[in-house]
Amino acid sequence: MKILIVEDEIRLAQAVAAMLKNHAYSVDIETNGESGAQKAGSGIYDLVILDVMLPGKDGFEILDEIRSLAPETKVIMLTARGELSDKLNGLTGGADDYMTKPFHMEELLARVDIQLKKNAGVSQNRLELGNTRLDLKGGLLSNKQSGESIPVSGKEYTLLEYFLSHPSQILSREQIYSKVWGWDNEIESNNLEAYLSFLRKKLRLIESDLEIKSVRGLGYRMGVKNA
Amino acid sequence: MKILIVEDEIRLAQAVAAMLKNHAYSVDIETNGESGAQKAGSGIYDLVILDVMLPGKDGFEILDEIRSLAPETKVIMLTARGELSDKLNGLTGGADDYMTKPFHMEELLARVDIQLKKNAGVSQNRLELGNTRLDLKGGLLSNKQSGESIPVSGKEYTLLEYFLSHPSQILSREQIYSKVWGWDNEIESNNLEAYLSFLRKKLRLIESDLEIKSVRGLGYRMGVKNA
DNA sequence: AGCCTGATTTAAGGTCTCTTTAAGATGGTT
DNA sequence: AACCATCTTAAAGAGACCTTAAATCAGGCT
Repeated sequence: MKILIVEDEIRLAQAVAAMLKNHAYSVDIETNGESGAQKAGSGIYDLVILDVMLPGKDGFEILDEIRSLAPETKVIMLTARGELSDKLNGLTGGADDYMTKPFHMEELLARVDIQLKKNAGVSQNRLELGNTRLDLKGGLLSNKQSGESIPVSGKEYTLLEYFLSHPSQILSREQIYSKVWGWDNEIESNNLEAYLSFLRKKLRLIESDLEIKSVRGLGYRMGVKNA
Repeated sequence: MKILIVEDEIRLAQAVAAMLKNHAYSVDIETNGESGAQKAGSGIYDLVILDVMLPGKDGFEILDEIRSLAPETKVIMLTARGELSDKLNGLTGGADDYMTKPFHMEELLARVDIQLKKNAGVSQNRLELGNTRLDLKGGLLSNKQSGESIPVSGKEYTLLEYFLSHPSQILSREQIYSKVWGWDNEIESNNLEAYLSFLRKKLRLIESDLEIKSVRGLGYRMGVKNA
């Protein structure tokens, strides 16, 4: 995961960079608005930590550029304490988060992790929904209440992972084929259906409260029963 | 937009609620973990503001339940200052944001706006009218107050989508046929009427306050009852 | 290599849901 | 009352989808 820090206080920037590098992020630093804007808008960063007060261009201008050029890039803004109330409106218009200086490193790390979904619902090594858990390491599907579990094969696993990370959403056959099998399915084959059948059987076996519903003509949706 | 506050300090909860109501949010309060968990997991709230220290169930347990049962719901956690460093791991494991107490109201508001605006921006994926919502990604029709929902089929969905994007307007049979069935209906058939009947039944089932009224000779109009 | 085991794909028939049709009920209008 | 538009419900038809078993494939082991 690549992070860009745009901050003119060099020592602060370096301290932050060091801390993030310790947590396996790849970090670049820019110390002025012009060059910062250019890099920030390039789209190669997953997240930009952006100071508001900068020589050259201020943080809000850069934020606008990021939003128009690379809308997927997450942005955390940094403001000095006094600026807070004035800037709230601006901040809510586009930034994903912000912090007031001074701050604790741990808190910044936590917020970075949140934005990059490092530990989010897709928490370390497992996906959960309803009473059901998929262990990413062991390839085990289990009922976290009763403890029952059952192994899943490679394809089953990939399929489950895709469903569990898009809960309650309809996923089309095309999406599923391209994600799980890696090809656009023009060939006729019912092997998606066969796998869904295997999965449903396994979910039944561990008494999961999840179900995979077909939505005729559109695709499939996984969700908690009766919900 | 509906927000739930789960917080045992009643005065704080009420102050936050008042502030949010001033900004056009609809707000409920729960003061203990048990009842809070139940409401939070129902899926009818867009966002839950969740204290960590609670009588009954603690905030982390509730967070887990929300992530299992209603993964779309955003969560902002509240922690007392001292708890912070110990709990960061847990906090980042699923929450969308967090704040340490005490905090400024403006800052909480800003964070709420960020969560919900992002939600609205990223997803044009629902249509709402009255107390009723059509979830475009999930293909579900639901009552956003009670949380009841019911799946709709392809044609029903297309029809609903057309009505909901033209609220309170009279739509002629010809318009509807050409939009939903894709042909100019010269053939006689009552299948539009049949579908309207299906839809009315489903609206009744979820206790929607919408109705589809026929305007003799002209077409149909969907709107909120008694309005 | 050849065998074995489990994973994946193919194949076939059965099941279920959506959609349409049809017929009778309801209700407004002249 | 008679007519016409609209509503509801039931049931048939078509096609999508499900399940199961058997065939094929791939990797590990002797």
